[in-house]
Amino acid sequence: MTVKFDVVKEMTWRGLLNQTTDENIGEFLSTPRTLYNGFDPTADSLHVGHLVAIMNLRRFQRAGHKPIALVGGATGMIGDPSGRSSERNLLTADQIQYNVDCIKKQLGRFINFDDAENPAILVNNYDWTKQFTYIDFLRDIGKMFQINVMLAKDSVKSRLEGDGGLSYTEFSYMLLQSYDFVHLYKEYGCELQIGGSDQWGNITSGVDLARRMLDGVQLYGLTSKLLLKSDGTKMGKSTSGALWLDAEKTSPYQFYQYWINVDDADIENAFKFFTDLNEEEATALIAEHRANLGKRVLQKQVATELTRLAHGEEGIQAAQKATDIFFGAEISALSDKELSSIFADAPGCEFSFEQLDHSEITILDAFVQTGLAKTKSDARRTVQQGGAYINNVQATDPNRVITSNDLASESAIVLRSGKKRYALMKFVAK
RNA sequence: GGGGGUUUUCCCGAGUGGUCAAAGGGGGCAGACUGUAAAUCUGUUAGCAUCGCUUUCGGAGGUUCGAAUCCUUCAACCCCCA
Repeated sequence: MTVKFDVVKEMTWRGLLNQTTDENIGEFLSTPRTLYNGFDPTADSLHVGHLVAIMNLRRFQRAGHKPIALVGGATGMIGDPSGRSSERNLLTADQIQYNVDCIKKQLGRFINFDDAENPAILVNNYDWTKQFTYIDFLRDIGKMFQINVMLAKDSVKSRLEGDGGLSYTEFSYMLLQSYDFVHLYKEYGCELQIGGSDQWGNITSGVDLARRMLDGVQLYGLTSKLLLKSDGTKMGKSTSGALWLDAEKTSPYQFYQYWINVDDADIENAFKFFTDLNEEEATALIAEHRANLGKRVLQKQVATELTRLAHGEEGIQAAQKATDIFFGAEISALSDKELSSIFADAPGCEFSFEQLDHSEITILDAFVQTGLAKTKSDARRTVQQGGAYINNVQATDPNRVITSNDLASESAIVLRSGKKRYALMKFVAK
């Protein structure tokens, strides 16, 4: 059995490789192996911050390795101190179970759990952790850990030096994660754990535990770079917060737009981190992109590939249709459903059909009531300066009256001020 | 306790009796340009029933045909002398 491509080489040219426990890990990975990456269910959806790890698992699977996605039903109840400056708030068991279920569904879009030849595996560490009693755990696992070694880990050290402190609970997190690795080795022959660079301490800790508990068994660890922007902040935060993979929290359109708008300085990394193209194709595309930054070749590529992965063919089409409309395509003959999804963020205001039928709404009133203009004078100025649009069709007459002919869908009209301030007029029977 | 100063439209800041809805800058909005970027340029920026009317210049009152501008008084802040 051989692998389809060299994952280490692949990750290297993509700039993803951070640290490995063994410099010959490439050799180790020249035959199919089983590996895992953990996800803690701190929310009911994964977000872009998880994407590096997800895409890495995906990459390993494509190469022919067997990925295990571990959802931390147990560790999530404790809270990983790695990469955090303050103690986590504990979630309730119910909340975590719900989160675990949601995350499972999302992972399935990126990693194939149903592949006939090499399906990925999904496990929940709560399943094997719950049976431990406290005494058992201390005797069997705790005994293997030296406090001085644990204290030397960066994740612990930085917390001890900071103001936030570290509870015994979070301090113990490392033991649980280490045991996960041992368990997965015994259960599935999993020999490699991958993760973000902040997971290095937890991963090596697992490697050490396996050596002690399992009579010298050699496991491997590999961490990837975190995706940072040129200003040092994490990628994947929009002004309205995290960029979620759940379409309910972040619409496919918003998701797509986020990638379209990534700075030139950051897009090449994102492109290498998040796309499946091979090195040759990628290099060609990067060259094409650099030759004409204005075309935003890479932004489009990343946006399209990722949106398709996260939201499917339907999602990408909805996102692109919404994009056309947001950037000026005339709006007509849409459904209420489509409109409300495209303009989910736009302010709305209700009017009655009666007002519409009686031609009682002027464009000025409409702009004021939907909040696009502060006052009628403000609205008048906007109209006179050519910045007012009804369904993306410019309206220049301040005395324009809104009629039922303007309906863009069953019961809505889209108003726009300037380039992209939108508002929805929704009509209801009163 | 005595003397002097400041308070202007979203912000800063001009304005000392009519030509002031009030210069200029910032910010906002819109237009052009553009890569859904940045920069730049243009217009606009109290309200309304918009070629006109109404409300604005710390509060209240007064002088005047007419006040942001003068007087009285109150308030807030600042400075100097004790």
